[in-house]
Amino acid sequence: MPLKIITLNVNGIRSAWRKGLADFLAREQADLVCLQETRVQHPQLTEEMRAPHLCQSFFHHATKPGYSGVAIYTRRAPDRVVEGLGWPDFDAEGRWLQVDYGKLSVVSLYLPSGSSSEARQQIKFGVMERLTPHLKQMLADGREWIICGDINIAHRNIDIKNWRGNQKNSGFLPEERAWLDVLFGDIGWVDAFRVVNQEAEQYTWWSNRGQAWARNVGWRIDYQIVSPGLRDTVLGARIHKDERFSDHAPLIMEYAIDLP
Amino acid sequence: MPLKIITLNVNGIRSAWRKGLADFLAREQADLVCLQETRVQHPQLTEEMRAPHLCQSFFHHATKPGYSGVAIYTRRAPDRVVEGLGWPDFDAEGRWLQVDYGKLSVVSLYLPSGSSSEARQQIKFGVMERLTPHLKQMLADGREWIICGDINIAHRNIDIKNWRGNQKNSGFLPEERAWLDVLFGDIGWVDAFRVVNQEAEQYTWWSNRGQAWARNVGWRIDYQIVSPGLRDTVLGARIHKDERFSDHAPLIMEYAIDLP
DNA sequence: CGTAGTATG
DNA sequence: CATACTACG
Repeated sequence: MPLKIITLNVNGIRSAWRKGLADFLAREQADLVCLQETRVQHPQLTEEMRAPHLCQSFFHHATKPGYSGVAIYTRRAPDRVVEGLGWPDFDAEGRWLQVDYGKLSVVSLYLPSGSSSEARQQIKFGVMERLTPHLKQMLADGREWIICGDINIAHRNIDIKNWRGNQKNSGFLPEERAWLDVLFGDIGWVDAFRVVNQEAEQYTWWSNRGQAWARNVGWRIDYQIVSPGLRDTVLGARIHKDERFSDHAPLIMEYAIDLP
Repeated sequence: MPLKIITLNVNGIRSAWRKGLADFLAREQADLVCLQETRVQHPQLTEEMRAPHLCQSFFHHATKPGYSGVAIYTRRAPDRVVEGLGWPDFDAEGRWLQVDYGKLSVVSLYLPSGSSSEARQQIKFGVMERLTPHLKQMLADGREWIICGDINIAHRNIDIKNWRGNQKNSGFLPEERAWLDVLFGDIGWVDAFRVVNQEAEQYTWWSNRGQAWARNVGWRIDYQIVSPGLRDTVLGARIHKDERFSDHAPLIMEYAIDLP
């Protein structure tokens, strides 16, 4: 049985729920579902959001109501759950949630967006900078990792519709792309989607403005990033565009991994 | 040709426009249309809102964006337009707009609601108190008046569905009803609607909560209040419930009056 | 409940 | 442009 993992930025779990996310999850029967931008706090969750078709859910919300937040649905109870990275500013925005199964860890990560202001772009750069040594260390710890999430960076020209026109826009800045170059290069993390799919126009996000979705003017900014030891376990990847639950599309991947 | 005047609390003119108010106004061809709670400021008005089927429009908006505000559409250009009563606090909320035609004045008035807090109820009482001598003076000035507006008070038991249960609620408080008793009694103003209609269940407002509209659980809180000299000019009154432009219904009245 | 403003993406 | 919070009614 392959291990099936879905990642999706829901842009408000309550909104996504209204658009049929529950049915989609029930249909897909994934082992793990990593959500970003849940924009909800515990008391606002319905019973079904707390425990849909899956056995268990974990939510890590931001201090600010209606802002950011990540979650993980699991069919198998994990050995351990980690909320945040121990960085007060980052953790107050609810951007990291980790579940451990034996020596495998699965993370739901929501990297800050830099598009709303220069100040937020600097915060994004700051998180990237702090993540680099952390991501190096993670690979040295002898664990296997699957980091799911909205990274808010398209890596290469192939990962965005208008690469030329977006080189000065947050999410496709040279510094941001270089950071992914290092992550997927020297440091050794693996962009799992690209292990099995090298096609163009494999987008996971479309702006709400204009006709971006209709015209498929998109960006691939949602990833499943795995430790090198898992490279050969990647069985398949699929972006679910039949329904729209948010401005992002679910990225569904399967791995030849048995949970311990 | 009778003089046709419509008054309506639009609860956001932009919202009412989306619901077809423009078509309704074009169909009715009223001489004057008095709107309350326009919740808009000048730059946000579309060209059509500034000059629909009628020749001219006048808007008096609140200082606070998206809050309160009154307007008048006219087919005939008035001799004079008066914004506010010269009371800084009241005028900053955009609640009084007056157009003069010879010795006739038509007013669009939006009395404060007291339902949101005790503080707002006190402000409502304060406006009522200051209006009393002013309304007396107006009748002594030798002009004729038609005051159109959302008074936010149901006068008698006949003017509200659940009079028993609402005696402690803002809009049907004994002090508020007594104020209208005095206005329509000793002072001598005329509730023009009641000149031609004595029926029950003639409501102009229904709460958005629950099934108030469906169950006709309403209040008559929108009035055309005329000076005694116009009592005998009232030809007819009609509440337009075929369409819904807001939580209020348009009150359409006709008078045997020729504009000078 | 519903309209609007504001912050954020 | 879309989600959510808040103010106000």
